[in-house]
Amino acid sequence: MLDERKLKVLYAIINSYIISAEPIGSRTLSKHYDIGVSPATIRNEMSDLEELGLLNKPHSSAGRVPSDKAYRLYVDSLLNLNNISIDEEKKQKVKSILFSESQEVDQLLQTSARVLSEITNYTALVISPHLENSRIKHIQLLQVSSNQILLVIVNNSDIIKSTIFKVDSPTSSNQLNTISNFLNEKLNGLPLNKLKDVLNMGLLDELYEYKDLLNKVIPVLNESVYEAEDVELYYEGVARLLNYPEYKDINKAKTILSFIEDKDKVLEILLKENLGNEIQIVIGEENVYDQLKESSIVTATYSIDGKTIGKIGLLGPTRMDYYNLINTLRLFSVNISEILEMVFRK
Amino acid sequence: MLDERKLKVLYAIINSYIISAEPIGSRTLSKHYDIGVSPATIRNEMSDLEELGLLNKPHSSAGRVPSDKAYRLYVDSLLNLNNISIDEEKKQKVKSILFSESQEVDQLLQTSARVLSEITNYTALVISPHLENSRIKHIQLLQVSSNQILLVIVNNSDIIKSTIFKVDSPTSSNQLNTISNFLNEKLNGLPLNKLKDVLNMGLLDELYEYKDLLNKVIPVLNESVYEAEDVELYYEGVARLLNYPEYKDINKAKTILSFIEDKDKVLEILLKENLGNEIQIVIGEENVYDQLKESSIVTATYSIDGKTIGKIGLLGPTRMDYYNLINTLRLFSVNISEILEMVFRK
DNA sequence: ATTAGCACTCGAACAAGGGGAGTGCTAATA
DNA sequence: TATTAGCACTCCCCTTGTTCGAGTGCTAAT
Repeated sequence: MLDERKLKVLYAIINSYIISAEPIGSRTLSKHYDIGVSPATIRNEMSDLEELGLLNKPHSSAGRVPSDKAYRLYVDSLLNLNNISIDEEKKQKVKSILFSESQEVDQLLQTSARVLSEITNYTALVISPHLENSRIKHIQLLQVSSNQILLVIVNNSDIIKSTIFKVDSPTSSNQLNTISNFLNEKLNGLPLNKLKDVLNMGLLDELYEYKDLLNKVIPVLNESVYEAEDVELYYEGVARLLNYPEYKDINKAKTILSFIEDKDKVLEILLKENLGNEIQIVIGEENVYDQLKESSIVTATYSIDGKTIGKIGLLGPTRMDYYNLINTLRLFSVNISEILEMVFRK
Repeated sequence: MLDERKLKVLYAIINSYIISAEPIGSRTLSKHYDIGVSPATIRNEMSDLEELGLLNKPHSSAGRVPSDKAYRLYVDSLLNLNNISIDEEKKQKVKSILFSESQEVDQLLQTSARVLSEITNYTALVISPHLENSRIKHIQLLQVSSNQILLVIVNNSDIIKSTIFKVDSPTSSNQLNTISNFLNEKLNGLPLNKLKDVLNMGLLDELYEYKDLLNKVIPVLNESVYEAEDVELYYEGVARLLNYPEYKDINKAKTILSFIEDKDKVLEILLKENLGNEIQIVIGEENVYDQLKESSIVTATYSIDGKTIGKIGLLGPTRMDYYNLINTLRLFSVNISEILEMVFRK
């Protein structure tokens, strides 16, 4: 269907357009790209490519512009190239930057977003780990003052949730320990998403002498489930989009920026399954949301123990620099995963 | 210096310009505002006001536009009006919204920013409490697993900091309690900002049998100081700025949006002392940073026990709707303070 | 199959001109 | 003496017309 020369022409147009954002004509093409045939021949090829839906004309006497379908063809071939050879030197460079600014998980992700955006010049999107299968590892109640108790819950990723709550009557530390032990016995190893069921099924009845206190603890436990499921979104470099002529129209800029500010929608996109692909690319019209029909999103996963727990991504115009992007995202994906495993699983 | 009629003309121009963003001429002014004199007279007054530096002309045959100095005059008179009569009904309405979505402090602030921006149509900026004078209230070490220990620090605002760290040799819970008690004894009531000094002054020596463990604990304590001082910045409604003609030029939009993304600079502005004023307004050229010379920032404080601990603010073009803004910010200031006191000081 | 040649198309960029909202000045008015 | 009507003038904005050039598609020659 597409012979080598057609591909050559198509890729030349794509590469040119990614750089310049200008429609490109047959003459310019033959001058700057080594196609080996005359402009007239290129024109014929272009005409064929247009018929195939791979090129568009802004108007009848303008040059050609790649269609979303063309980008799809292009990125699929890039992804199939399987050039997973990560530049060790670059990798260490990025790693040391991320490492040096990351005392905590959220800082690591924030920094990643910032650096990713700086390097690529696109808007970076990062979500925090969602630990669907995290399990309760330790529960402890502590006396803080005469009528205040601290509840600490640790899960198997060592993410800690703690809350203080008031009690009406003072409780001895022995009592607290008894309850703590009881809770640990009952709940240790329990997946967080099962916690609600267990709580609903009359865990209370067994330790009815501490009923009042347990009644205080249970809402807090419930809440902690909720928060563990709560995924954070970090984004950086939103203003960078305004560098691209695609968003020079203020209404287009407003559309895309408003969309990015809608965290729920962005999260929805980033939480969608990657279907086993390390890198996922959604181009222009392929996007579900209308506001993104003229933009692309490239995402990569990061993981702990080989299990995907979060994503990083870049948002920009459909003519994104996919080639470099894919490599950069791979770099960050690997680095984030490694740092997470190394540092935060103590 | 400024007789009543001049003020009338000036305020009419300001009000008109705040709504329309268009220069206003003498004829339109006399038609739509009840000045009571002819356009010719208004022209004379305008000419005087221009000489006083209160009005500007975009070009010789255009209407007049208020200067920064005029806005300053205007907002100062607004602030002196002292119409601190807060609409109880509105207040409760906002309060119930904020309340319903705020399980945690950071959520409260995030929601506040969002709602504030929605109501006003400007970009909202909010910083988290900076608890300079927060004191250590409780410290506890806990066994999590055979070689992992959890350190919990509670301050007098009940903000909890907890970290897990590894130890080489298992430690008994008795030992941990001994150290916990020791640390509590030494550090209880200590202001966080004094902690570093105390740590540097050989706290170690007294309990040398646990030296190894203490050496692990101290960096964590140190870090906790750092984090307690770490102020978070939340912003919402950045894209809303693009609605204003002031930012319809893509370069101006880029300038202001890039600035907002620079959290350090924004924090610096928000952390500046309010000098006893509940509401602080910085107009156009009054701003330190060049990127803000065509914008204004209005901030209000929020507090616990009458002590200012954070700020909320709004950013927009110099012709902001100061009158409504001041009242809305007061509303949020009071509500945030009340919710903080009510809910989070358990 | 490829290419040179050519007529044609369309947008971008620039210039010219009319319309309109505004100004400042002067002289008349209360 | 303060106010106002009248008027000439200014300058931006918008529309219209024109040119210029990069690009196309078609046809005929190689």
